[in-house]
This record gives sequence, C-alpha cells and structure tokens, in this order.
Amino acid sequence: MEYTIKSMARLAGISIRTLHHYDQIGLLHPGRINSSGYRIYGSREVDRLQQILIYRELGLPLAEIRKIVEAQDFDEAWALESHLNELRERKVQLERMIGTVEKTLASKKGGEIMKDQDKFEGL
Amino acid sequence: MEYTIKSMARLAGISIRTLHHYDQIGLLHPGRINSSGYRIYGSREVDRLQQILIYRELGLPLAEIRKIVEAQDFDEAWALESHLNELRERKVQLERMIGTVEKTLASKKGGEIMKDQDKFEGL
DNA sequence: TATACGGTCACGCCGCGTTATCGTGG
DNA sequence: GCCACGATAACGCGGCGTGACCGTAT
Repeated sequence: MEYTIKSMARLAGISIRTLHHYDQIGLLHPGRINSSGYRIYGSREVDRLQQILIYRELGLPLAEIRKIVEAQDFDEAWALESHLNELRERKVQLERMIGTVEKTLASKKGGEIMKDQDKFEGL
Repeated sequence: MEYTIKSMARLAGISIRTLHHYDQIGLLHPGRINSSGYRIYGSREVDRLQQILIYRELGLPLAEIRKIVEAQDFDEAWALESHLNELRERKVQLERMIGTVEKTLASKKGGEIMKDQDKFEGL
C-alpha cells in the first residue's frame, strides 16, 4: 500500500504537520516523491512510523528515536521487546497512581488523614 | 507540617524550578513567605500540589489546571472522581498499546502479515 | 472557476532546564 | 570564612500548532 501524507496521517492518528516535521528532521522520509513533489509513503514507512510512535509514547526525544530506528536494521525484535517491558512498567506505575487517587478520594469521604508522602505515590 | 521549597520538591518528586514556575504563573503560591523571603508551604499547598500533579499527568495545560483547582473549593470530590475515570481509560489505552506491540512482535517472529491499521491501535 | 489537497517558510507557545549572580543562616 | 540553602532574572530548547502564501489535480 502507498499513502499520501493525508492518508498516512489519518492511518496513524497524527497530524500532517507532524509528518512534515519528521521529514524535516530526518526521522521519517517518505519512500518516494511523485512528479508533483508530493510525499508518498510505502509499507516500510508505515512500519517505521509505528516504531516511532511507540518510542514517542515512551517519552523518548525524537533524536533518540532516530538513533534507535536507524540502528534497528539489526535489532528490530530486541528493541521492541525491551520497550514492551517499559510499557508494562508504565502500567504498574499507572496502577499505583490510580491507587493513590482512590485512596485520596476515600480519605476525603471518610475523613481519614493521609500522610503527605503517600499523597505523591506514583506522582 | 510546613515545608521549605527543597523539602516540598522532594516530597512531591519535582524540581525546585517547577515550584518556582508554579508560583510565578500563579498556579501554586506558597502559604507564606518567611522573614528572609523564603517560600514556606503548608498542608493546604501540599494538597493543592497533589491535585496539580494529577491533572498534569493527564496532560492538561497548566492554565486549565489553574481553573480547575481554583473552582474546586466547591467540587473537590467530583473533580477527582471524574479524573479517576480518565486514569482508568488511560489504563485501557495502555493495555491496548501493549497488545499492539505484542502483536507486532509476534508477527515479526511468526512472519504473519499485520494490517496497517492494526499497527496503530492505541497509537 | 472553485475545492481539496499538496508544498515551503517562519513565528510562537508551553513547561520547564540551566546557568549566572547574589543574599541568608528557619 | 565556608557550606547549604534560599532568591531572582533571563536565555534556550523540543515538538510541534498555526498561519501565510503558493502550486496541483488520486
């Protein structure tokens, strides 16, 4: 499959401007440019974009991401696995946060006192 | 309990600069200023900071957060509940993402083909 | 001729990090 | 006189959003 910039953006749920930006900084170039100067993305780019968005979700700066996806012609699977672990840690972290909020809520209702430190568990 | 800026920052796991910033933009003023001009935070501020960090985690801009925590002398519990729901949605979202990554990984290993759309489930 | 879509600048914002420089002693 | 801690500027950056303006026709 090939995609114009608009359909690519829609596919991934990001803005056209973001794709422009990623092209500009060399993070994701289109597979080819058509005769009118339009960016055309192919399946390689789709896969690459997927990776990029995963790492972005993890909060990595785009420059870091570029290193990863460039080096990754070696390491594809490994990188994914290691970041899968990060995602799982995130989930634990998020659960901790939910716990803290629940606790706060309960203490507001029940009138119990919560230790200041506990208020910031999970940030 | 009262806190200096350093201990307050440590308590919440944020930087001193962040507290400076929040003071500057009127998001969180210290409870009082001591005779040397030092910021002193009390338990009201601790609670308020907790709220702020929760909303920040949700990605709200600081200006929005200010509105919420200012209006919130009414609505304390309600606001928390509604944002607890947001957190739970986040968790669902995160689980979806983990699913996508797992699927991607499996398809790389198994050599199956994944539909382009499915690659971006959960962003 | 109009509309939807494409392109390239280039300015601007937000949330701080990061010096730099100086005062205080809670 | 030194250290830890406090304060106030003021610059800078990352990741785009948001025009402005112009060409193309999936």
